[in-house]
Amino acid sequence: MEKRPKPGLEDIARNLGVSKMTISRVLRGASGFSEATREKVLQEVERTGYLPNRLAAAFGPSGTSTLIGVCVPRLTSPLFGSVLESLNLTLARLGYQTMIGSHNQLPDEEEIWLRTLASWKPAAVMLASRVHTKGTIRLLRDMGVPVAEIWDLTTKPIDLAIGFSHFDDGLEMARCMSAAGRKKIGYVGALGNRNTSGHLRYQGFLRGLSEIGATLAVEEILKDQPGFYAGYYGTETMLARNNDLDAIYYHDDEMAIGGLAYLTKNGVRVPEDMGVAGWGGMEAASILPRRLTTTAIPTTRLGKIAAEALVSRLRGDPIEDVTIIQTRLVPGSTI
Amino acid sequence: MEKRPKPGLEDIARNLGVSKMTISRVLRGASGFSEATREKVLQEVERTGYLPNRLAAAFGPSGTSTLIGVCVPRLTSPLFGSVLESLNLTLARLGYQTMIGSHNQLPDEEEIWLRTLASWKPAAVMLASRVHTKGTIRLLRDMGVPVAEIWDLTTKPIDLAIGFSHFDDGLEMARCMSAAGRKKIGYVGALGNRNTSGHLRYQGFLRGLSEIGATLAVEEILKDQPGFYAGYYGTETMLARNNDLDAIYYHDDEMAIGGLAYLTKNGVRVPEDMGVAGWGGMEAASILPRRLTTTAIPTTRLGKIAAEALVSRLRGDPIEDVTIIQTRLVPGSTI
DNA sequence: CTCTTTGAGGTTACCGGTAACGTCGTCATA
DNA sequence: TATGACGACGTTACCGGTAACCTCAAAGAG
Repeated sequence: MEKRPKPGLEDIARNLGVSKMTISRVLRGASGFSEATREKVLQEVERTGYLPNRLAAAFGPSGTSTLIGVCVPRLTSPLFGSVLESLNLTLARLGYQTMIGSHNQLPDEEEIWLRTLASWKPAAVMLASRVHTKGTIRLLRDMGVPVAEIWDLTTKPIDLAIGFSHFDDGLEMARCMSAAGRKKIGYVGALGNRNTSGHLRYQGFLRGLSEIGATLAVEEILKDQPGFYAGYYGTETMLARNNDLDAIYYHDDEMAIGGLAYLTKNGVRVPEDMGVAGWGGMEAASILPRRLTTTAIPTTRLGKIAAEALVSRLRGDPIEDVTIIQTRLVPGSTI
Repeated sequence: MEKRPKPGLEDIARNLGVSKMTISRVLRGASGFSEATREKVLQEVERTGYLPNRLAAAFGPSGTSTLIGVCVPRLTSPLFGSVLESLNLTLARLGYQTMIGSHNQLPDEEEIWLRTLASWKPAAVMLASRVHTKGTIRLLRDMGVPVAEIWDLTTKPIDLAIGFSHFDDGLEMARCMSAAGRKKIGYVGALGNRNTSGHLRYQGFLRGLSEIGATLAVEEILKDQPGFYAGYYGTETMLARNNDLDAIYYHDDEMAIGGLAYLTKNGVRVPEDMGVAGWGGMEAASILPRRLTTTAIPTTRLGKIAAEALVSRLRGDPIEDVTIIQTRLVPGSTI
């Protein structure tokens, strides 16, 4: 009545009278065993309730880890949350596990996170950020594992990139506003800790305006974190400086909704007196009194495709270095 | 010119002419070395840019892992996102890393996640869920590591519990509504995948009403996932059945905001014609035309305290099994 | 002055998988 | 019949730390 709480490969091998290498081969789906052996092994594995030890596997020869590090700006954003859920799900199905961190738009924090991650010898790394420190780049090189940059496509990829162009999103929204006859347009943004993709959208927006010979009437870029509050007060401040606008483009939907709250409170009619547009396609945008004009991001698809691309690279399958995910301008009725 | 890309304990030991065990002792802050040796080791570690191999450490003798598994219902919720960020930060400072998963309120998914986690031999597990499968309980026992249940206190803890009582939150809101003179109260909720803490708040709310001799006029519990949409349509459906209400309690702030959107659109004045209350203290609640009455959750504090409690248990320090985190009813102006 | 304690280290074995390589029998082919 | 290729395993070494145990000198106790 030997009670081994955790049977290992060795135990199964002994029960079956074979070597543990054979068990390992069967379980990994490698070659070098007969069908009869496979059956026996799988039965015994089932019977004993064997739990593989990923730690030992990852610790052994390099290239056998199934750990993937993922770092995003924030965990409090439903957008990134959705990407992460999708990543977790897809990677789990492909036999990989994730270690998740956040860097709050600070490249230094990303490097610190990466350093810790590196000590776990992951099989690959996934980053959602536009700017990396020199230390991060060096570390990634030293680690010698595939790297996927997601979310933003504008930087030239270190290895793989899966995402979309924030610049283009901004540009498209500028065209949309112009097409709707908006002339005096303001922008309300927030810097947070810099390096945000939102700033790229702003650049694209400016380009879009200049393309059609228009210019931005006024901008209000807060130093705070973006959010409902920031949208509310940013709008207030901007209109105090220039109340001759007919549309406002916001850093994102949360800020747009905050702005809408301010406008509504002050009797400014949307879209009659003022057009409003956000970015992100958050659910709340569609239950407002008027559906918000915004850009929807297919976060679930992005996560799935990024996961599959990274695993393809890990397996050595041929794969494009850059994958573009289409975003979609949702017209709404606030422009 | 030997180029070892990754110096190990061995390399540092050789450079210094000591054994790698001494290096290990110094780095772990164990005892058994002189101050002079410590200095030398730390300098050499700095000079070589040594990166510890957590994998090897965790793989070795049990009890040396610094990996902590965390499973929450969703990653798309800012509430849980905030808890996770706080956990990550606090645990990182204490020398631990997290492996994060989500179960979408499905106990079976939690068990599947835990099984995968177990194969990484974590030092501890943190769960945010009210219901666990028998398999989960058995697995936790077999793993023999500390377990912290966070978010909800109502179930009797497996090991540690850090959270608050959803029941009490609901109860308090009932009292608040009664005190404000509300008599005909409805409830709009959403089941999602069952097992939600929201249902506990509902139970507490009912209890609160009965305490003062009142009863709920009508309820509308959708089978969908909670969210803005659900709040909007739930309100519509409920009012179609009973439009003689003077207040509505919602599953959470998102649903309350959805409900507010419906009410506003249909000319129902809040709070004059209808009182509204949510739960969660989301930022958006405070920039609405009228500040939403809700219950605020100190998510950052919860994460920090949960992390510290779990690490205390890991270190064998004395620690209370149950830690209550105070939530706070935010009066707002919608009741 | 001897005996014991203590501090500061060194040695060894081991964690549980996996790559690399070796072995042995079988079967097709020259 | 000799040969060689191949399938199906077994053997060995190793990944990089850490606990447990051992050693040895110096300090303190009696």
